[in-house]
This record gives sequence, C-alpha cells and structure tokens, in this order.
Amino acid sequence: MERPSVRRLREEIQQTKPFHDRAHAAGIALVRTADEGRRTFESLVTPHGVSIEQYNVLRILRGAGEKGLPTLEIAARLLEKNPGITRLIDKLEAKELVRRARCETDRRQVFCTITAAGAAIVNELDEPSRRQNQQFFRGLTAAQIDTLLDLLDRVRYPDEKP
Amino acid sequence: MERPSVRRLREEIQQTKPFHDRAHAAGIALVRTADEGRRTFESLVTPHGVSIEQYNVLRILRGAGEKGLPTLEIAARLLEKNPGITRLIDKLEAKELVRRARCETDRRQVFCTITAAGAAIVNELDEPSRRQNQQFFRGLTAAQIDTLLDLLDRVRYPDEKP
DNA sequence: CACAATTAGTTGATGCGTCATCTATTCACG
DNA sequence: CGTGAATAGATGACGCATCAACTAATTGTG
Repeated sequence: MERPSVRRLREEIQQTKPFHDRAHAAGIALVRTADEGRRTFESLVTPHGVSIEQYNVLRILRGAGEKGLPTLEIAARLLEKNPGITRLIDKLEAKELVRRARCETDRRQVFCTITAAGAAIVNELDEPSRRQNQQFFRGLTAAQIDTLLDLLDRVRYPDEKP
Repeated sequence: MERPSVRRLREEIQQTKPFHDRAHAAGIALVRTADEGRRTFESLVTPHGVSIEQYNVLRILRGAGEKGLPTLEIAARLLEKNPGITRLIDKLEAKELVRRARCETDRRQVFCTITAAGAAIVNELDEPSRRQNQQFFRGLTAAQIDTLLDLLDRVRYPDEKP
C-alpha cells in the first residue's frame, strides 16, 4: 500500500522518472484502485444475499425485461467466459432470483429471466450503489472524473485519434 | 453568431450529465481497464509457469534478498489476506521457487526466501513486463500518465489537500 | 509463575474465473 | 437429404480470494 507521504515524495521526483517507471506506477495504482472499489462495493451487495457478479447478472437481466436473454448473451455483456456464467446462473436459479427456459425456436438456447424477487434486490440496491459510487469518487471533481474516464478510455482504445 | 465547435458541444453535453452518471461510467471504465491489464499481463507470465499472484510473491521475495520475509509480511505488501498467501507459497515451494524456514528466535514465524530458480523466472520477466506495461499505456503521453496516476491517487486518498 | 490475550500461520469450506472437453442442436453445402 | 462444421451451453478440474475456525508460540499481567 502506497502511503500518502510516499506519494508526495514520488510526486516531487516525478519529473526525472523515465516513462516506464511512470507506466509501472500507473499500473499498480490502477489495480489497487479498482480492487479497493471492488471490495467496498462487495460490502454493499453481500448483505443482500448476492455477490457482485450475481448482482451484475441481475442488473443485466432487469434491463432485458420480460423476454430475458440467452445465457451467452449475458456472458458477452459481462465480458466473461461461458463456464462462469453457467454456474453463476445456477446459483441465482437456486435462489429463485432467475428463471431459465429453453427457447422453442432454437432449442440450443436457454433464455434467462429475472424473477420478482431478483428484481426486488436490484431495485433495493439502486440508490445505495449510486451513493456508494459517488462516495468512492468523492476525491475528484466532476471535471476530474471526466478526465479520468477519458484517460481510461485512451488506455483501452489506444489507436483512436481524438 | 459563432458556430459551436465539436469539443464545445461535447462539453455542454457533459455538463448536463449528473455527477452520479459520470461516477458510474468511471467506475465501469476503471474495472474494465484494470481487468484488461490483468489479462494481458497474465498471458505474459503464465508461459513461465507462474500465475500473476505467484509472480508478485516472487518479485517481493527477490526484493527481500537472502534473509527473506515472514509469510504475513508478504501478505501485507500484496494487500492480501493471510489464507491466500499460505497456499500461494505452498505452490511456489512445491515448484522449488521458494523455500520456507521456521524462525529460530520466534518460532511462530516462517521466513520465506526465493530460490535461484525463482529468481531466474523473475529476472527473465523483468524486461518483457516492462515492455508490456509501456505497451499497455501506449495510448497516453507521459504527462497523461502522470495525470492518471494523480487522479487514481486522489480516488484512494480523497481526504488530502493537494 | 500462571493464565489470558495476542500474534503467526494453517486448514476447511465456499465462491468466482478459466481451460479443456463434452453434448445437443442447428446450419451449410455437396 | 445427409454428413461435417459451427453454435449454445454444461461439466470437470484447477487456481485464487475470503471467511471462520483452529494450532502453536509468545507476550503481558496480576
């Protein structure tokens, strides 16, 4: 854990650091910041009986409405691989937060829909998660958040011009 | 009448977005960017027979030198909880990349030291990981990396002045 | 000195992510 | 049509993280 005092010191000598050191420091900061966010968010959702991953599935399914979504479509939206999704939904189904039904027109597909109980959990978490997110970024102004978002996008899409 | 530039238009749109939407978008971008970094780094180290987590342990132990470090000191530097470390080191020990020895003056402690084979792996990965990291941040200028680092630090330490 | 509290570390159970492999179904094309 | 390729999804095996509970050694205190 980088201490604040260490950070100030680092800032003072920043100018002399080569690019790869800055990139290294940024990589570490990225991982640690994301990890901290994950943990605090986890402590918000687990009291409601779901993990972060399960919550994300529920949120996607709530957005999909009555018709639901095929299993792998959920995986795609979560940037996740197939096997994980199957088991994630196994657990959500066991808790009756999600229902599965084979598609009639293409019997390979399994459509997943959220139940009322599942939707209730996601709805309950809307406000708290919004607040928690704002709390998480409270060290930044709105303009700084925009900058952060822009920089993160540039990292993921390095070959775009704007 | 002046014609609004594209950028100006974008800024106007941004200003209409409430803070929590920006924070939400930034949160998602943070997670996705960190995850992408993790995956690409993983593909770099796994061919050398270690996972990212094992690599991080080895790097810490290389830094600790001959004397090594007690198990929980490694955990602290990795921001990780104890049980994970024990098993991580179990595997490194099984691969003979790390050695464990009970401390004589305080027999509760177990000092871990890196073996020559372990150090060889970390050394081999120094250059590639440096290059990979630079590649990962290639979409940013040095100044932008500094800004990113600063913003991430502000997120984690929101209550400091600068 | 003895006993309670603390510290270092391990173990068991559970959840997630990933790879390789497998089944079932549909498609594509000769 | 019919057979081989592609697609949707499930399962097994393994690695990691975390919680709770445990052992062993040390420290602190009356």
